[in-house]
Amino acid sequence: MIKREFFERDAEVVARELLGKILMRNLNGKIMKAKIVETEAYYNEKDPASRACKNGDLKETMKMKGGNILVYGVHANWLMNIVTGNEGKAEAVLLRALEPLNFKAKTSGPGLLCKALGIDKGFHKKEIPNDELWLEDSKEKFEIIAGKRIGVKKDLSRNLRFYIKENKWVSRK
DNA sequence: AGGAAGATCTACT
DNA sequence: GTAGATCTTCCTA
Repeated sequence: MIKREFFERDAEVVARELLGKILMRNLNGKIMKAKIVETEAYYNEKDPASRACKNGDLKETMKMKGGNILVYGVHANWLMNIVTGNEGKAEAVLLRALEPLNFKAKTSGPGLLCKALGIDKGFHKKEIPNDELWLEDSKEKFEIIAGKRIGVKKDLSRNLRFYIKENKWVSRK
């Protein structure tokens, strides 16, 4: 089981290391397992993307200590993030795509994976790990590709999207 | 109270 | 490839 302290580091580092990890979800007594195959890093300071850099609850949540779950609602979808860095840092990592291991569902997109795992606003501001959601380590080796973030209107000139090479569940090539 | 924007998805061509 | 639906949150009056 991955401890909360795992997330108390730079968002980009956490985003890279999250790839290949196994996301565990206890949904009504059934354990769902899914491998993380795509992530994006978000920085509040100087990050023009999204309303997370504006005032409000999202900004406050991103400033919390690493390991808190942040659920962002947009376009009729819930997107799941995990806050990274120490308290006051305002960073987070978005989970963009998973590979289902012991169930069948579409998880090749940030909105889809939340729907598949039953993630909604109820997880907002919860710590990970918790009773219903946690992460397990993996020894698998693979190649990581870095690229520009998807769907963002004003992106930074940095590669903050990471995904596993040649994985069919990645949301976009 | 109302409006607009937004890190999306689906369906159709 | 593009258009349209969809809904939460934040901003303004």
